[in-house]
Amino acid sequence: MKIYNTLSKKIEEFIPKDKNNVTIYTCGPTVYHYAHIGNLRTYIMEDILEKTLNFCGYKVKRVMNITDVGHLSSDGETGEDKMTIASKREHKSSLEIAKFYTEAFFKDLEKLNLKKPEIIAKATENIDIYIKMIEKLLENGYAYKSNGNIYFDTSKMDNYYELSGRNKDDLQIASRDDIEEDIYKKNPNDFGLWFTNSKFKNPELVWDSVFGKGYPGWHIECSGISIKYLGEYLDIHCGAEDAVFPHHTNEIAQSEAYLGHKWCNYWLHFSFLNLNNDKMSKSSGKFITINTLIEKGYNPLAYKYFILNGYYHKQLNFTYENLDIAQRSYNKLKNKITSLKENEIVNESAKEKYINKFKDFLNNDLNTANALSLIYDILKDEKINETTKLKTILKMDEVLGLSLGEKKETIINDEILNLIKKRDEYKSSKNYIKADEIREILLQKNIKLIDTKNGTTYEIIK
RNA sequence: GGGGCUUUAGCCAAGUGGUAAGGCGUGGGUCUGCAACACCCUGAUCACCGGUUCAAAUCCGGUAGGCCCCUCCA
Repeated sequence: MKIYNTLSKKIEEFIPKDKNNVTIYTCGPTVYHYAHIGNLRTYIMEDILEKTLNFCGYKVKRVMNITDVGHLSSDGETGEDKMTIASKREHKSSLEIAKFYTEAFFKDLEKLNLKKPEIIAKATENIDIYIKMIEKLLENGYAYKSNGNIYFDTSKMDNYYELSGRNKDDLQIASRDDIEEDIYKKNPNDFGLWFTNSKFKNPELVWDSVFGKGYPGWHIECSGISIKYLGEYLDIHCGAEDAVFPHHTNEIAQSEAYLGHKWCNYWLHFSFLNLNNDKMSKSSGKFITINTLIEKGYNPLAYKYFILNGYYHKQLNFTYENLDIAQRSYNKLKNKITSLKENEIVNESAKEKYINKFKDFLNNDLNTANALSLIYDILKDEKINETTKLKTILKMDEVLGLSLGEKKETIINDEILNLIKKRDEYKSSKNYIKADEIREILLQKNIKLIDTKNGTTYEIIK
């Protein structure tokens, strides 16, 4: 399998440390609000990565963290962390907020046919490992105390800028207006590992530690959880493009300083989904959730189809017009697939040939767009029967997770069947006005009638 | 100021040296009481400029545009 590795800035052959087992760490959500569809693009692609590896015979152990504490707020005025702001907004405790949005996040995963990672680790439930790591970093001189807090000393790491391709002198300090420079740090890019004296007054969640009562910095969370659950070596670390610097850069620094050796070989980053050519973000309030899409009548899987039709390393622009197109394509595709016959003899060799081609596409840096177009090739192939097509496509859908074989519900009662019958009678007596009235009535009930040569059939809309 | 990604038809997109996959839409047609569905036909010389080569969307150099990051962010 080939993937683009941010560390080398090249597409590389992926070779896991252990031949058959792959470990993956994926940065999870901060649960102070609903995940938006941009966040979900990343999770969709991570799921594709995991399932592709499974499909190719690897055993995958994947961890995702849930950040339920400790993210700084962008709003300098309030001086509170995001969880606290959400608590006030919704009159709930931080833990209640976290629980609610964590559940909502899992529901989103389900709606998109995404597998929950094998291990889900909450930031607040792994404080022990952060403390253990910080203690060691203090011991070996990579961390220092200042103004009541503990910072990581980035000047101690020779390869600190390796992942991001930056260099020390070119970085702007406090490049955004709303950020204040922290004068207690030795180097501008040093980052907090543990805060006992934060700029936030009275943080709601604090823990006892040898460094004093406080809470962990953001970056230590991912390193700690990864090392705790996946060990000293990690094969692939995933995240969105904005995490390259500083988050992942800092993770490498603290993890390798703690372990004393190289930690992770492959860094995979997913590009943003923009909203009308602008960034989607929770803090700015400009974002769309899966529930928004459902309320507007879209199928979450049509959104997933839209994502898979693109390349993960290229930014995508979300507009409702684009989603309309995706939904139309998706529905058409599904209709074709669900009408295939299921009882013929499967041509196993033809099936295998297509499956291998499918694997080749995905193994080529997760080329889901080509994988999707292969489905159209299969549907058009005149040399194989319908059942072979169906079984081949359904096999591929194990990775794609688009529910391509799922038939629409056909729950329908006698009253409706009688109406359809009545309309047929009107039609044969050429009373088209009455016939169209019935069609309209049924349409109101989300039942669409389709006249074919063999009589009238129907379809449930949505 | 610095680092990174990116630029192919109306839209999404494949393509990694040999003369541009696929999907949706558009237009035309078949079918149809009408409509929908389905099916058939229909489109680009690849941001721009220069170079390497027998041959470049694909390699090199430059210019321009879009986006992300430089301690909230997927």
